[in-house]
Amino acid sequence: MTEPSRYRPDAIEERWQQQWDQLGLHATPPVSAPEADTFYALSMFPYPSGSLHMGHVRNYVITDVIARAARLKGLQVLHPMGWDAFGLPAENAAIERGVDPGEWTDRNIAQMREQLRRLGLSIDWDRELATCHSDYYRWTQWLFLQFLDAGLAYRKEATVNWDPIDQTVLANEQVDAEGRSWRSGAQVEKRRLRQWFLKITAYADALLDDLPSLQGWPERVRTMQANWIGRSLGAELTFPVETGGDPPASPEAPASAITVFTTRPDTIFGATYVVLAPEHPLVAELTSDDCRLSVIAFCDLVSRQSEQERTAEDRPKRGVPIGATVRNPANGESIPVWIADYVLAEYGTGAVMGVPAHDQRDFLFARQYELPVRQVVVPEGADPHAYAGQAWTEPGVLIHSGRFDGLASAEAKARIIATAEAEGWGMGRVQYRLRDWLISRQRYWGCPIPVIHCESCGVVPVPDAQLPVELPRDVPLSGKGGTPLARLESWVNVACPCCGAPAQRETDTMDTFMCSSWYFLRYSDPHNDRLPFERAAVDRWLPVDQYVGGIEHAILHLLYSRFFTKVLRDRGLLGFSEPFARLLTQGMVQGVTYRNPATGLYVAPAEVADPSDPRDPITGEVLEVFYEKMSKSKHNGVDPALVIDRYGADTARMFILFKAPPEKDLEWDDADVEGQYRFLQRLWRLVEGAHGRGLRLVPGQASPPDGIDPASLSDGERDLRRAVHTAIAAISEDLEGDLQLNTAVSELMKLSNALGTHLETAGEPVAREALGTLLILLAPFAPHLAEELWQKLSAVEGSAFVAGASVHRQHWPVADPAALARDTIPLVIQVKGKMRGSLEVPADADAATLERLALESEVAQRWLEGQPPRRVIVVPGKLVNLVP
RNA sequence: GGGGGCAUGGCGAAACCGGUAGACGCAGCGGACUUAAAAUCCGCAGGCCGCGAGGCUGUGGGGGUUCAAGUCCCCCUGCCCCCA
Repeated sequence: MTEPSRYRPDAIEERWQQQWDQLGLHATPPVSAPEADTFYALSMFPYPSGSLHMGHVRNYVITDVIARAARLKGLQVLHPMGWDAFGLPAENAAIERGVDPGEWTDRNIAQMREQLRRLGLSIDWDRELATCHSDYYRWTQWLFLQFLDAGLAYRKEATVNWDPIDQTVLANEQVDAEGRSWRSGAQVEKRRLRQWFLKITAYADALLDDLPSLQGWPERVRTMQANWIGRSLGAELTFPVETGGDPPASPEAPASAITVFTTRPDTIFGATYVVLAPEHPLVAELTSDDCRLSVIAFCDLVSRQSEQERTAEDRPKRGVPIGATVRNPANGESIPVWIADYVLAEYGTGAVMGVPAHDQRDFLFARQYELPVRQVVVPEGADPHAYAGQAWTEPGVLIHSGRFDGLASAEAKARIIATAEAEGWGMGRVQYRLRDWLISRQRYWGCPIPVIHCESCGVVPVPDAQLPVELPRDVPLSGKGGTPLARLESWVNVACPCCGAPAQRETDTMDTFMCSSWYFLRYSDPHNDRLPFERAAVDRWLPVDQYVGGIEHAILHLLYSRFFTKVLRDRGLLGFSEPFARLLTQGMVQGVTYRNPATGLYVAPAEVADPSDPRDPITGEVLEVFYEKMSKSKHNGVDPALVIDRYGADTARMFILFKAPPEKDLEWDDADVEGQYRFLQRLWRLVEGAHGRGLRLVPGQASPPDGIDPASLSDGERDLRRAVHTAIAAISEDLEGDLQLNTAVSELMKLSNALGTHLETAGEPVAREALGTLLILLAPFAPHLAEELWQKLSAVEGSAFVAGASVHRQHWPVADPAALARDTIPLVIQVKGKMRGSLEVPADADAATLERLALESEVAQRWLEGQPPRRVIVVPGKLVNLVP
């Protein structure tokens, strides 16, 4: 007798990883099948920081289960991985430690690739890409030139967000509500700079209108995008200038009319002043001599404020009059022109009409400067004379509005716009909150923008043949003083591709979100050196069938990628409108966190002696305990490598999948990991036992019940088969529907429990079906253990391991309804809706029989006390409810 | 302020279309094995009352619809997210 072997993940996981690699088990199949039979499973690619964290693990394990299950179901699967490899950390490492950003990044990639491999992910590493390698960014540049050619990339001077820490500009999406940088957290400043933009606003309608078609996306992500795009219908209204300027605006200078944008044209009769943004070009022209000094001082003050400070509703509004008046085109009234901090040059027309009675900010402004407040909209049915003491910003009924009196706001809007259009003082206009996407970055470690500035030819695209514009190496980096590339004269100075005259390269690099806006397309054809991708390849694999990643990209990356897809569709480069058919936004991985409430300091779990009574190791004070996203500063991180060392990748995978549904936050708990490890050990022993009794699987015959005669099965065997087919049905549904991977794992546990009870007494055909099915169902979740146990039971002595013998090349089983059937079922007996007992009844009994059986039951006798029930509700197969 | 989401045992969670609330697991308790412990195996387990059979109660709080509500409707409270 030999000792029974123990489950030792360290002894099996690496071995299988190597075998799978050698057999090319995860290679993307050459596309020969009909499109319906392909499946593209994609995780959001990581930034190669050098260390894998649990959030990554969760992301990639979820995608891997989906990819592996798809293969078992016979689909041709693309499951790639790559690196979002440009960005500031590499450049900062270079500045701080003098290392080359490229080398630093490549080293990190190598490290993280190794960490990823240990998870047993079924990734086709042949398609790996890194956005910082020139064979990739060459095509990022090529695509930029497509945008340029389409008129969708342009350069303009604009007030932009400047991050003083990272020393670069940022796009609007990359600045949060507090006016802080998404990356550095610094308060951004406003600067006027000449920058490159992509005209995403040209696709605002398309991006909005296609949202409802994304039925496989979480509702809230679609809502967030819709809000971000922020389409509103309003009007541009023209207020002719009457007086102002020096010399005063006169018939000889008819340029002077102020066009405002408003979403409330129905309130135009309540406009008692007009406000320009301090940056508005007409300010200089219209300011009178008396006002000039105060206007200049005010503009200077405003230029130092953030957008947040300027527009927050709860901050005081400030402004000054500029000494001009305009005529309200609706009622001919003469009203003053002001400039104020709360009006932004970039939004609308940079000018608004002040309607204090119906806009909160106008109201605050008017009260501060004693400007008149005139009510022109009242709530329906309200007393028009009741003055609320604040702005009424809801729709209502018009008053004091001439011939529009009595109209409801919605109707009045349309009529006033029509009148303005007829009389030539305005027009309806759709306005978006979405701004054009600022893509210039004044940093080194990014994709160079492939244009050349020539004095005579202007902006000249770098010709295709000269791509890529390689990022020069050995550039001195300081993090200060603007674009590092600008100081590299040998690189900057080139001949103009058009006229040959001396010219200069563009020295800004691209926002890294440019690189990540099309990587999912490149995976379809990653080695193409003629094009970013062949249309046939991209149309075959995309849209991505299942995309998995964090909610933090709900707007940024997902919006940009949708934009790219639509532009490339319009350029004929691909044939679909949306890149991601289904999206799963996974929850955070949280670690147990200890904090001393007195000091506010975080304490590492390792320093807490007794977790049931957590105390500060130094002061002895009682600590707060809670779960929060893992991070270094909170000392609550768990290193995936250590978990794999101790328990193996399969345990880590199973734990992460089981502990919470994929979209929900997951609380890391060592005791639960331990429990998961025990489950895998039980499976090991289960198979050991069966193996010891001589049970063997015949590959390809595990699921169809060869040799099983349903009529001659014992009760135990029938119970076991029912458990097997219940698990098949439940897990298949969990994988196809809402991806409830946590309940899929619990179904595996139930099946394993049933095997524990019945396997030893079951006959060989049933035992073989049960065990074989369990291992195939397990394969996507715990791929190494499933393979090891499968081979133990099916491998032929002395023959080499071939792909077809792998558990991962078997067929996903199909539930047999006959195996699920049962002779009797428990019938619940309710009295007045409350459960009072149950009764074993024939499964095929009809409603009348069920009613009779229920009424005859002891429970009914006791509760009805001889009275016939007033009403009987029968739910066949479930219950009978007796209502006395 | 506007929009959206969530709230279920000691804990993580489950519950199809309104039909036995708490599957599965963690922690806990009892037992077997052991000199002992670990591991393993078997069992118990929402709360309250009862020796027991059993009863009452229970899905954040209040109300409603229904034979029947965790699930549908209205109001309230708390937490989270997005936009201001």
